[in-house]
Amino acid sequence: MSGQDGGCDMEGGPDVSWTAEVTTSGVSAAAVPSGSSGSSSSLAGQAHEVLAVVLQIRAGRLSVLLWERARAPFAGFWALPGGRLGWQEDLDPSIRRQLAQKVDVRDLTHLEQLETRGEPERHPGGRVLATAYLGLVPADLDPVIPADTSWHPATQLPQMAFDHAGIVDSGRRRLRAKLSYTNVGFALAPPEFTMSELSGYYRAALGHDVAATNLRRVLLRRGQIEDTGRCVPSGRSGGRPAALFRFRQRELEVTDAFAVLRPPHRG
Amino acid sequence: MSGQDGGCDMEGGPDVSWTAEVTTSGVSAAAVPSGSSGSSSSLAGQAHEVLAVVLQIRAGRLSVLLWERARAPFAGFWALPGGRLGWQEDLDPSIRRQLAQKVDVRDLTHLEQLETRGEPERHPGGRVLATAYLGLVPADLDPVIPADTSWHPATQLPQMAFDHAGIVDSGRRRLRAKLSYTNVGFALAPPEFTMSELSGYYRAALGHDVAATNLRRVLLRRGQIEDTGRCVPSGRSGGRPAALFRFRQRELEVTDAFAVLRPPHRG
DNA sequence: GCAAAAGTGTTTCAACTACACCCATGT
DNA sequence: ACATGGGTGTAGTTGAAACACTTTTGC
Repeated sequence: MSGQDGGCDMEGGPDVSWTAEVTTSGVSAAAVPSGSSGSSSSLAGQAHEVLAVVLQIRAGRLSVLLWERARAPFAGFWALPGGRLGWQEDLDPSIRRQLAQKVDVRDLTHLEQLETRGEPERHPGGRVLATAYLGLVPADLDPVIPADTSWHPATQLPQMAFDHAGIVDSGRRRLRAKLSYTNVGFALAPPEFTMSELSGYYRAALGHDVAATNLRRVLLRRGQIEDTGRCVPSGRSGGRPAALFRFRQRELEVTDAFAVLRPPHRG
Repeated sequence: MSGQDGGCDMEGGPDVSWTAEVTTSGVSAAAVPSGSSGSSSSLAGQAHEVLAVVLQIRAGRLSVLLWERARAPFAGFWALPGGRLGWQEDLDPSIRRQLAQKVDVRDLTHLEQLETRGEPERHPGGRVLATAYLGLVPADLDPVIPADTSWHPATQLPQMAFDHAGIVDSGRRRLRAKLSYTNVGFALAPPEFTMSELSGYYRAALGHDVAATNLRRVLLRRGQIEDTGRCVPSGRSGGRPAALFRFRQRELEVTDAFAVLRPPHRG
């Protein structure tokens, strides 16, 4: 979205007006949970889970971490890592805790909230709200993951449980948008990298070619990356040794509110 | 966001690893609510409310709809409209229903999800999760609102209840970003408008000057607006009559994934 | 005619893409 | 030497901001 950015959850919406019926059930008390218990339905809360779309560039492809469900519903289908929100737990800590089961949390270089889904029918077993997060793992790591868990190319997902396919898509779009106007690249790349490596990560995440030459200049101009002064020895087939770069910041920054990185004209 | 876009919920995050302790409580069953009830805490769900940041340009200022709380907690403070999520209710319909108490839902030209907050302490009365929405009302309407409710300039909020001030800020930032790379303008403007009126709405929402001359060309080039062919009679002080424009689409579209509308260099 | 407001033409500028060319290394 | 891959210089393109100038109205 963003640019970019961000998601685009537009809703056409019904034309019906509930104005008449609703005003009966205590207007001002609506936002007070422990106060007047006006409506009968608000006694019990709703089950709430947190999920994560964990993305990493693996072998030049944007990949998602999924686990295979052993039991019904959706036995044999693949699902996003996550689980129930604890009773007095905040959302961010919760998804970090849940992810600890699948991947070492220290491997996550970035984590941000994506969206919350509340369709009553999204979970066959009963009403469960889900807040989804986007998590990123740098390309040089290979986290230890459980046996029921594996990485899948984000562009060709296996049979997905619940509404998780749509959530993965939200994550991909969010990442793509933010690569254009923020420095999220730092979360995909290792601490140091050559420009051709970096352009590979961008290509995988954006889905189109990214010229290393221009990427270098764009990111340098924006102050996102800097030259370490060191080089990487050239390969067995020769070639000039590549300079090593690093991101200047390892936290999310908006570097170009009105952004760039458009697909090439020809090619 | 492109654009802007979008929100930027970055988290630095703790270095602690919970890996050891968590694996005890049944790994694969985490996302199955009605299946094996492994953990003791997941029996009761959490209270969940929906809130809306309803924005409108009123008298040249970006304004937000708030209601004044009558009772504790935060008696006399101002809060966002909203209320408890119904037992079998989806999030979007719920916020529409809740808003029906404050403003006719038919007046809303745009509604999108903003973010979900889950800090355990965000509500003094007990644990309440909140999913916030951004709603827009076109500048020509003056919806009928209840006595305890009124519009406030979004830049100078009154004493706000709970974490609602932060949520209003998220809404403002989201709107600003999306004005740059989508056609959300349609949701702020009346069905037909002159370019100087429209630039006034953009100025109010963006917080900086927007030249009607250039806005016209940008939005025409992008195909967002079109000339109706009709004019508005000039005022008593004369002047050339202004042409009437309309947005071509009245649903959200991304018109420029890598967007524009930067603040003026000088001025 | 003159002031006021809207609209047009033109210049300038920033930021990027494309591409030709130069540089450093291995064999 | 020369193939290979990285880096630099530079031209071309796009989209928008700035601003002078023209058009159309009321008085």
